Amino acid sequence: MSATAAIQSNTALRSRSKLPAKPQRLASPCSTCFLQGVCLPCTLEGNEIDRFGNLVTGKRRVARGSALFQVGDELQYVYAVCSGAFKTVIVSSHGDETITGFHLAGDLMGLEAISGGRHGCQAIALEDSEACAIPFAALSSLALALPQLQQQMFRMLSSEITRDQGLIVRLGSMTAEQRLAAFLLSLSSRYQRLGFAADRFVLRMTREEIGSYLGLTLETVSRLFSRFQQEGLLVVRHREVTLDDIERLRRIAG
Amino acid sequence: MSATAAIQSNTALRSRSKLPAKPQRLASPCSTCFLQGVCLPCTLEGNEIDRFGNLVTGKRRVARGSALFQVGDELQYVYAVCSGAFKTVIVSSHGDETITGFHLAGDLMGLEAISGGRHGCQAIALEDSEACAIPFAALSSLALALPQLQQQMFRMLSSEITRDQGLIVRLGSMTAEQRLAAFLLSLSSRYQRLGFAADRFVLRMTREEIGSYLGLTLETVSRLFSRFQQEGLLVVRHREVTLDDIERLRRIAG
DNA sequence: CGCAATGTTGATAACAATCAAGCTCGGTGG
DNA sequence: CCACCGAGCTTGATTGTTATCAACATTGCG
Repeated sequence: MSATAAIQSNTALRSRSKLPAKPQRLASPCSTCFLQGVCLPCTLEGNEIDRFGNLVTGKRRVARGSALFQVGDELQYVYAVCSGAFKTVIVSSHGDETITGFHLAGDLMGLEAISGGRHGCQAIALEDSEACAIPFAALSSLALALPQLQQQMFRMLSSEITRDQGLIVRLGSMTAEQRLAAFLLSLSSRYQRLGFAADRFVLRMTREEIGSYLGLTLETVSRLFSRFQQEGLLVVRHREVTLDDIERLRRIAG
Repeated sequence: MSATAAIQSNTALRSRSKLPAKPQRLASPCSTCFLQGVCLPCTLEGNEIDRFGNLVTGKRRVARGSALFQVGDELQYVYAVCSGAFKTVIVSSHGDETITGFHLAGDLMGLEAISGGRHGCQAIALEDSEACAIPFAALSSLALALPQLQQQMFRMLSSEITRDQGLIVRLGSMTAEQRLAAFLLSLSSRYQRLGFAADRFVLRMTREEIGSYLGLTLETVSRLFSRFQQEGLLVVRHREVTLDDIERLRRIAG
C-alpha cells in the first residue's frame, strides 16, 4: 500500500460496516450504513430509519469521470454520496463549465432540481464512487409523516444555501490567496468530520477543477500552492496535501 | 407625480387589493394580498390559504436603511417581502460587507438560517418597505398537514439554491460586462413577473451596492453603465434605467 | 514504453482596482 | 429663496492582480 493510500482510504469508516448487522428482518440499507450520523437520516430513530432506508432502492456505482445525473434530467432522485467524491458542474450556453461544488460522503446532491423539476447541473464522479438514489416524491411523502425527516430536509436545503453563499462571498470579495486558503480549510474540516485527519489529505480534483470552483485559472492555483509551500504553510506533492500551519491559513482566509 | 414615480410604483399591483374582499369571517391576510400567485402560498387553495395566512401574525414596516433581521438573530421567522425592496448582507470577520441578494415583493428571506438556527446575514431595507413575518416552527408544522405547502417550501428553498448557483457562475467565470448585463436582465424579468415593464425600471440600490453584489467596485459599475449607454444598449439616468436592446444584452450576458 | 493528461514555472498582457478630482442632485439651514 | 453641503455618481490616470501564452516536467494510464 502506497504512502498516499495509507493517508486516506475509506477503510477508516468502512470497517464499521463489517460488524455483524443486527438480525432484523427488515433492516434497511441505512440501518447498517457507516455514514450514520452524517447522512440525511441522521436525526431519525430506530424504526424511522428503516422506513427511510426502504426508500433507498439502489446504490449507484459511478466510474471516475462518468455522470450520476445530467443537466436536463428529470428530477426523480436526490442522491447521497456513500463513498468517493463528486463534482457538480454547470454548463453555460457557450459550453464552458463551472464547478459549483465538491461532494464527499454524506453530502446530498441534486437539491437544486426541486424547484424546476429538472437537474440544472451535472454530477461527475472524481473517482470511482457510490451514491444512494432516493426517490424525491417518496421522500416528500414520508417527510409528511416523519416531522424529524421534514425538518432534516429543510436543514439540508438550508445548508446548501449557506454553503453557496459562503462561496459567493469568497468569489465576490476575496483574493486568489484567500480563496485557496479558505478552500483548503473547508476540505480539512469536512474530512475531519468524516473521521479523517484534518491536516493531511489527498485532493480528489485537478488544479483546473479547483480553479474552476474558485474562479481562478489552473496556473494561479498551482502558483499559490507553490507559494504556500515556500512560506511554510503546507507541503504539497501532487495531490497530497499536508497543512502545517492551519492557524496562519485561517488568518489568511479571513 | 414625477416621471420617475410614474414608471414604477406599487400601484400597478396594489390596486388589486382594493377590490372588495370576499365576505369571509376568517379571511386571513393572504387571502386579500395583492401578491397572490407570486408569494409562498401560491399553490394553496381556498381554505388552505387561510390556514397559512393565519400564521402571518404581523406585517413589519421597515424604514429605508434599517434591518429586518440581524446576523446572529435566532431564527423565529422567515420573511416574505410585501412591498419595497431589501438587500441581504453578509459581514465578514474583518467587517467588510458582501451583498448576497436583492429581494423584491414576493421573495422569501431568512431561509439560510434554518440549518443553523440563527441568521447568517442581515436584511436591510433599500427603501421604506414591508415584510410579512412567518413563524418558522408553525410553518413547518402546517407543512406536515398541507402537502402542497411542504412542496412549495421545498421549491422555494431549492430556488434559492438555483439563484445562488447562478450568481456563483457569474462571479466565478464572467467578465464585469457580462455580470452587469446578467444583473440587469435578471432585474428586468423579476419586475416583469411582478407586473411592471421589463424594459424600464428604477434601481433601488446604489452603484456601490450593485458592485458589492457583482464582485466589482462602484467605479467599474459606473463605467459599464456609461459604456452600455454609449453602445446604445440602454439609457441610464441616475437610478432610472431603460433597456433599449435586451437581445444584445442577452448575447453579452452569455 | 509511450503518450496524453496534469502540473510547474516564466514572460507578458489585460482587466478591473485603486487613487484622485470634479460633477449632480436633493436636502437643509441661513 | 438661495447657498451650501454631502451622498452618490462620473471620469481620468495609474497600478496591481490575475489571466493568458508558452515551454517544459512529471505522472500515470493504456
